[in-house]
Amino acid sequence: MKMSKLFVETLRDFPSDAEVVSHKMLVRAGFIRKLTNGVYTYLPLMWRVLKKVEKIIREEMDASGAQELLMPIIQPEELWKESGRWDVYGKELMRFKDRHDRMLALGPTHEEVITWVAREGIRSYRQLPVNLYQIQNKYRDEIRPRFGLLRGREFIMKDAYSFDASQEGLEKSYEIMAQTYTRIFKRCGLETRMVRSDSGAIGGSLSHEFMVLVETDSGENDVLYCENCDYASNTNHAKTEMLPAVTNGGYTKFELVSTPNIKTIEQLSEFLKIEPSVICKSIVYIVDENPVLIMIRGDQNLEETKLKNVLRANELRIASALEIKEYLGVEAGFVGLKHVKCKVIADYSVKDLKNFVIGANKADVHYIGANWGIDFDLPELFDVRLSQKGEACPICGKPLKITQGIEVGNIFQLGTKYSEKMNAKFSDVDGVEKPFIMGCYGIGVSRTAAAAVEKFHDEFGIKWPKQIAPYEIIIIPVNVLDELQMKVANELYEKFQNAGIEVLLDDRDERAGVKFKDADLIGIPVRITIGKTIKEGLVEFKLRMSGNMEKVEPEKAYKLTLDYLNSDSV
RNA sequence: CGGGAUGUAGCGCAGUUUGGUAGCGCACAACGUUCGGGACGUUGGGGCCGCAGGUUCAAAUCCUGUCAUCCCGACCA
Repeated sequence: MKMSKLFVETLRDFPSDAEVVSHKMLVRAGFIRKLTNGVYTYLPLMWRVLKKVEKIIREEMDASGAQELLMPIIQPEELWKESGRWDVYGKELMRFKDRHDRMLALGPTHEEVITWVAREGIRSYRQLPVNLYQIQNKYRDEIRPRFGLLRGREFIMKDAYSFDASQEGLEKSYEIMAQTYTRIFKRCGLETRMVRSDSGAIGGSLSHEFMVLVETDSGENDVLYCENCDYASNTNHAKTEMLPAVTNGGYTKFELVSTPNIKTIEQLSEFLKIEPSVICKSIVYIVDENPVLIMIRGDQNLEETKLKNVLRANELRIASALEIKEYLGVEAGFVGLKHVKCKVIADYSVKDLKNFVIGANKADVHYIGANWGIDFDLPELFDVRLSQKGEACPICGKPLKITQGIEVGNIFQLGTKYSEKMNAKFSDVDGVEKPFIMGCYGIGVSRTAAAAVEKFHDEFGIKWPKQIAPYEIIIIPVNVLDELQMKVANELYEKFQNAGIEVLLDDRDERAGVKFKDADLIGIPVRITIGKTIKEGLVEFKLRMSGNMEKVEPEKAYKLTLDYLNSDSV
């Protein structure tokens, strides 16, 4: 492709409405253009990248034995009623009416449709296992789309669904997908961590996320990971031991103390001259319209996703001071267990507290010297605590680190959640009809490409991994009016084209600086510059990723390029 | 949905306080000079100043409403 013909416009400035690196870079380098909030046009360069990611996915999915199909984006209400998600999925599901007032939705995911496909098409265990996948646009009406391609309302996703006759079969399918995913991301030039996570709205028992760990502030997930071993977990699912802390308040007597206007743990700890870890913290949440009191140790924080799961809640939010007053009849800041009227649960962190401090359910006073079983009954215990960095790795015991992660893929063991509700069954070997044991497996295609930009860039632009770069090499004749330069450039260009290499020739009559800036910004992995030194028979061979450069003969540059593109390095 | 901010040319911005013919840089077109890290000069094209009302002789500017975008939170995976 000749640069003079390429449909692209690079910008001198970053767009002002972009926040994260990948968004800024992709807009500035002319890869994407926003049509409306969370909805983007993939311009030719971007589309090439996406097609490459898709190609890798297809090759690996096909190799794993999965089969590609394409389901409709438009889905009828009835199917979602069958699964029960029409009411549960919420506003994120984009719904609309057709001219006959029939309700339809744009698919945010395809469990319902694929279950229908299986129900229609699979009769016998002899047809199992089967894994079906598709690559298409998905629609989710996010409350707050942001971060460019990392969180759009319309995005490209590969979703696969496995059907097995048994749990053992599902586990095997799941394992195959886990391995396939690791290979897919590796081929895209991305190292991923397989992270245990919460199953969220999709449901099911076991799930893992594939995370690209990034230093930039662009992941939406906090990931605890171990540098010593493979352990990694989304903080919403981490199970770690707390660091040692003082849990005995040392009080000898259970009594009320005056704590005027002391409302936070920090203030209370300072006022009483005690560690926050001997305070039993009370947090009130409104859970599906009802108040719930959660007790947790003062130095610990609540993890809402865990809370949502243990309460089997659809919706929860922290209660306002007004609501606390209304439901519990006490000022926020002094809530405790005394005569409390709503549902109460506690985090495991409070279990070992002795002679501790707790709110008295009365303004301006707290209890000190409280003990479980004597002064208060220990509420039912759950794990609703947010794990913190520095806590020990559950596998090897080393302190965990925390970083941001971009979730590029996830895999779920769904079990019979959908097949049972939607009556999707097969005849098993014993002649009995049984619901399919299902798994589902997603990859954010557009997000994967954006994650690569988050991971690989510098101040000058994108550094595409060569496997997914829009073009593999760019040839820059410094001066297009120089006959010798152009002759060598054209010869190399044709040679690469004949070898099936995706090559750009910057034949624009621009100054060298402009061409270099554009090449860096767009992020083409290999650059061959043909300038003055061509008189001595030398061109410049430069790698975008490493910045390595050498002056060599054109023939050598050609060979170096092929070697690099065929090598394992990114 | 709560809090904050911003809407002026494709992109980045000034002008709004104090109402008086809409500007700058980049990009685009033409010509000339220049030519290895975003050149320079001259000329030119491009705007319903987000939208709708209102005040006024006169509104980008003041008032009301509305829509959109961005940030923080809530939410979501």
